[in-house]
Amino acid sequence: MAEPLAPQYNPRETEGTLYRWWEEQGYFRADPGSEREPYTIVIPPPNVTAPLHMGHGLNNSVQDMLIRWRRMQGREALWQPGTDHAGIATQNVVERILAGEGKTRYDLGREAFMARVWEFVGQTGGTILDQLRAIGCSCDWERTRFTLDPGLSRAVREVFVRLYEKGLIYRGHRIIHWCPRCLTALSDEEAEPEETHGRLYHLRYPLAADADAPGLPRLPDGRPYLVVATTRPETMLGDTAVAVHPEDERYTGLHGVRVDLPLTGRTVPVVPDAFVDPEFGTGAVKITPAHDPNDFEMAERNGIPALDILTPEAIVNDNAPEAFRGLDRFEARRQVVQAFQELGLLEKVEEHTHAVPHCYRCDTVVEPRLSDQWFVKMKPLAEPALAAARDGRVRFTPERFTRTYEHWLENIRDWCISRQLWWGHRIPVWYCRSEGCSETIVVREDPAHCPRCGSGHLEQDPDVLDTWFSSWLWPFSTLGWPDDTPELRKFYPNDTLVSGHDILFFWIARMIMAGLEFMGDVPFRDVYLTGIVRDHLGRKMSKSLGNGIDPLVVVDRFGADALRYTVLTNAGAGTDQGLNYEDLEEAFGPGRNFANKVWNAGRFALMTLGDAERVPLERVADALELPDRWILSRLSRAADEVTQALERFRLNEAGLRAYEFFRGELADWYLEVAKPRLRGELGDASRDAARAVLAAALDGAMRLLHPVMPFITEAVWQRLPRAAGDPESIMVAAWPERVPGWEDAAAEARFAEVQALIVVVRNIRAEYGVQPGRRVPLRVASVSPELRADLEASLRALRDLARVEELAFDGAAEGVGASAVLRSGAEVFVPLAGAIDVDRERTRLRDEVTRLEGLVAATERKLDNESFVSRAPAEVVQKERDKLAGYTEQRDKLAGKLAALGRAE
RNA sequence: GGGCGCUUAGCUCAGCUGGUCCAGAGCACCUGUCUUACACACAGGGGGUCGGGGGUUCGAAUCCCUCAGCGCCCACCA
Repeated sequence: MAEPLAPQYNPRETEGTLYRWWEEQGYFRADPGSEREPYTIVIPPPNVTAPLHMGHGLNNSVQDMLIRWRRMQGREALWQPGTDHAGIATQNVVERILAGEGKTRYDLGREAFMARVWEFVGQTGGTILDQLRAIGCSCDWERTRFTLDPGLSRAVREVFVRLYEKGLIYRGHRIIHWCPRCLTALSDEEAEPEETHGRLYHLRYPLAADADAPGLPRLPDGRPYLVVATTRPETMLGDTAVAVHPEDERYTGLHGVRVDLPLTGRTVPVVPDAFVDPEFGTGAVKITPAHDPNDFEMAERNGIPALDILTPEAIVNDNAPEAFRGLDRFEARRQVVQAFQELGLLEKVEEHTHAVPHCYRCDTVVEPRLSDQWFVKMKPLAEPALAAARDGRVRFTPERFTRTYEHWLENIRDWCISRQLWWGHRIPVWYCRSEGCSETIVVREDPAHCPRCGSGHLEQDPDVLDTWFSSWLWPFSTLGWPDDTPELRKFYPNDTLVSGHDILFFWIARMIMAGLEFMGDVPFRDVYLTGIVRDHLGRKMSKSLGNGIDPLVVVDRFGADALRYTVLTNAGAGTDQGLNYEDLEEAFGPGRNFANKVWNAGRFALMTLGDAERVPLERVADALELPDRWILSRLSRAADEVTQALERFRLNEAGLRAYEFFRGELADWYLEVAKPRLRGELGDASRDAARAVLAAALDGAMRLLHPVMPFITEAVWQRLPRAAGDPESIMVAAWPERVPGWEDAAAEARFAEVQALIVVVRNIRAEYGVQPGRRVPLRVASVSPELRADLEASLRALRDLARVEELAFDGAAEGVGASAVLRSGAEVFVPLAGAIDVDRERTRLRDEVTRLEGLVAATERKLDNESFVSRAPAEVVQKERDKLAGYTEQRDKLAGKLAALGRAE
């Protein structure tokens, strides 16, 4: 068994085979028939065409940390994997490939295009899942789902029909966000506002010839005019009215009056509408119902027609004057402004920054467009979702996102779900095209005949559904809904959802609504929101900036454990983290180094424990020494604290606490102190006790670290000697728990004094520049009998770790040397005669005395403060008195030493 | 225009419910050391008026107000 191990850990040799072995053993599989309490996470399904990026690296590391922890706790842990067809995104990718071949999707036609996308998805669709394996994700891969799977498609259809039957899905004619490049409608959430520096154009609209208004300014030809302001002057070609506030005294006489719409030869009426803000601009607003949502509403209210002047590609169409037809919207803007200028109708142009919506997939400026689309009525769905957050059935971490969530739900607007795309779930709606029948058919099974007129002349709605319309069902559609499956019964509701906060509205809020509506319960109890992974300059990582980090490169160079350690210990919930893409060593070196440290601790254990069967702690109970009791006590506390941190979703704390136990306590202290005993230099009984404790402590440390660094911990754990009947893998070993019987506050305090003494001696040695190899004598005074016994028992450790030569308890601080006082009051003196520079020491002592005098003065001042003494709790005041006494004593002692140093010469 | 968050060592960040984890960690830096698990290491060290100002309190990095800078979310002001 004990093959020789290299002094350096090579993750590449370990990770792949270990992962395959885990999978073969079926450790990731979740059994719905199990009696164990379930724990479920569904993966935020990555886009099929997306390559793994650092955001996935963080997000999925978090999920794996949680799922592994719960699995070790004995829960029936299901991590449900899968991918999303990602409608627009995927279609765009394939269209781009086609463009490279000089073709468009229309050249292929719908069917051939779809075949092409499926082919593409078939090639790339599973890649990201393989990449997740590389970072160690323990998903139940046999349950992998895709949003376009037949089962999930059935769920989509069922939901559509149910909502339609309930009156919550309807077809509406209104302004939606339209991407002129993707040629589809978008939901409000998919139009991302971006601060843009633009201009506010003030245009003059002369009154029609037969109208007059004394209060208005006039053109040189004498005609009075109104001024309207707009950021999109080209839309004036589609104006059908000008609106003013009904009570705006400047315009009360103008209600119903017509104005000439320049460039068009049309006249449009002035209408009163309370929406208009009289304070803004001139108080007169141009109304373009077909190209602005507010204008549309005002037009509806006032019975004003809409005139659409743009094609789907946002090119000026034939409804506009001939001069502008065929122009792109931005070119049209330029020319309209120029025309106004030439006519003397351009009042002024102001710089203006405002939020312009952009397509979240291709960044094209979105155009508001009037069209027929399918919508989901959201208010009825939002109410229960709001209640679920308010009464704590769903909890957000960090908590502050609860408010963001609530705010969105309180102001929710209907969801535009139809997309003019080909890639996605076809809308399950048919229209009867037979003469005189206009039936709309919404059914679960494809209809052959119109139920009203019996005609077979049916036409399915050409559009597909928003990709999020399948994602919002993910927590139950993946478990077999709408069928009643064992999986659903066992694993719904899920427990934890881990996601970036950027899709709180797109996905998380909608899942909660869908879960409550269709399952009658929330989809998950906890929502853990990660931060965003940025670069060291605080910029979001993106392909276009070239500042991304490829997680696979990191895995290759540093190992998956290093990647996970870095992202998991680096950021708390909701906290962004910055990683330097130019210096991967800086970012991931520490993680790799730590993995190597773990590896070497394992090597050490292997060398000292050998092939011997594990000695159970019970058998050495009577032979335990102070360091043994100390490390076991610390292990119990670490287990408790790590568990608590995990339960509170303080994942970085959990990881760091496990790290601290392993490195700061086990490796730095226990291992070093136990070495002579492990070598058998202090007898067999002592050796056996140390062996048993080392095995137990290392075992515990590996388990506590496993959720963060599954590979290296498993590799080491498997090599530890084990008792008959122990499991093969740390994966199925129990999560460490508190062992109250191990906890021993007295032992902790006592060992802490030994540690303190060692540190003090090391300090003195370093400070005085004592030769590393040179041993020094040590005198200790004012010790309790217990401490004296502990120190005597720790002689070996003092020798090895602090290079102490002999230990005396006389405490006589004579001659050249350095002294210190431990917390317990023990006085330490290290004679340094002959080993140091006396002048330097004298200077140092003088500085120290000065420093202490300062402290004494400060403390005295504090104690002179009447209000402090009378108002602060007695123990606090007492503590200050003790401190003062300590400082004074110490100062006097050092002053004495300074004098002694003088005499010694 | 609302709402939220951040500002702690040169860098990246921890510091939960105000008083022994209160000034911390990692990296970087400095000084030693190849001490037979690990130089991807060990030991030691320097460095911060906890963004500025004010307040509450016996006591604040920690609570309140305010100012400044940065960032995010939401919003129909053309």
